[in-house]
Amino acid sequence: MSGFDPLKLENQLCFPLYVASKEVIRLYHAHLAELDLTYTQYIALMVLWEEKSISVKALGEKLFLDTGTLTPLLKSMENKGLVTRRRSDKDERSVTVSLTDEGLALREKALCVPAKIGSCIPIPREDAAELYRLLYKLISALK
Amino acid sequence: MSGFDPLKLENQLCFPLYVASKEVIRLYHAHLAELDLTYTQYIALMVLWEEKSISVKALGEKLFLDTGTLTPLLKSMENKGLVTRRRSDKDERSVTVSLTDEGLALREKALCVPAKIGSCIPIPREDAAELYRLLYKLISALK
DNA sequence: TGCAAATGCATTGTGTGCAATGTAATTGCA
DNA sequence: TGCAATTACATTGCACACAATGCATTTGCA
Repeated sequence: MSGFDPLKLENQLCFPLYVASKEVIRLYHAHLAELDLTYTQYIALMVLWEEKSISVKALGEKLFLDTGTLTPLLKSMENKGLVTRRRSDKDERSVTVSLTDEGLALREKALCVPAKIGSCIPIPREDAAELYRLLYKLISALK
Repeated sequence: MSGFDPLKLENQLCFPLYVASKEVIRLYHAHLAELDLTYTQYIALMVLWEEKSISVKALGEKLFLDTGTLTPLLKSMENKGLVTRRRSDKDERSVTVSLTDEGLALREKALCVPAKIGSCIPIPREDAAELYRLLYKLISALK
């Protein structure tokens, strides 16, 4: 009858969340390295493949990343020729990030990545769907 | 009828996992800062509060962290007086990490942390339980 | 209209997180 | 038993991630 121990690792929701996130992202490294991309660059590109052009602020809101992370990330992507960064004419405070042709072309090479990762995560489709639903529910509850 | 786009951010399981993990851990920072702890130090302590003494290797396996992360982490915890590090007599390659009295005492101050975090994560108990179950299922599938 | 507050980004500092590599100790097998 | 392979840590290098701070621009309101 010792009761519930709030400080047991196994009783924390944060821990499996932390481990699952790290381990899943680690799966990406090998595949993304072939494209000379890091995981963070990859998710930034996923946004740009949809939007073509977006402000740093809007990108940060979509990715849940702040400028301390994004500014150096986008500069290195600019150095690799994947994006351009330009101060907005309308608002000099704002920086617009745009995809280059090279950045757009990388999309074709990246198309096979999700399937490769999926084959490394052998859980039933229903579980993945339910996990997805609950994670987004959690994220909205945090905002 | 454009079909399923595998490179949409919304179609990736990794992304909500990544965001949920980051955002939940960020909730811990403010509360842990009061105890002069980082999140990684906190989960290392959770193991030590249960085990009192453990090898670096075993700790790494429990936390899913490698020595590149653990060695500097444990050294800084040693500098703060929370743990001791000692080469094992039986196997000179192995380092044993042990909780000090000060490290043990910190447990009392940490007892209220999980409740504080819980109140910041307003999702139903059943959702949390299901999320927990699916995350561990995912983690075992990755090993 | 002028100025305080807000906004958008950049910078700095601290702390991970891990691959790759190095080193000393231990193990296992020919 | 001797030595190659393995093991357990430590170190290095690179890339985040974010709080705190700074700075220039813009906004809003008295």
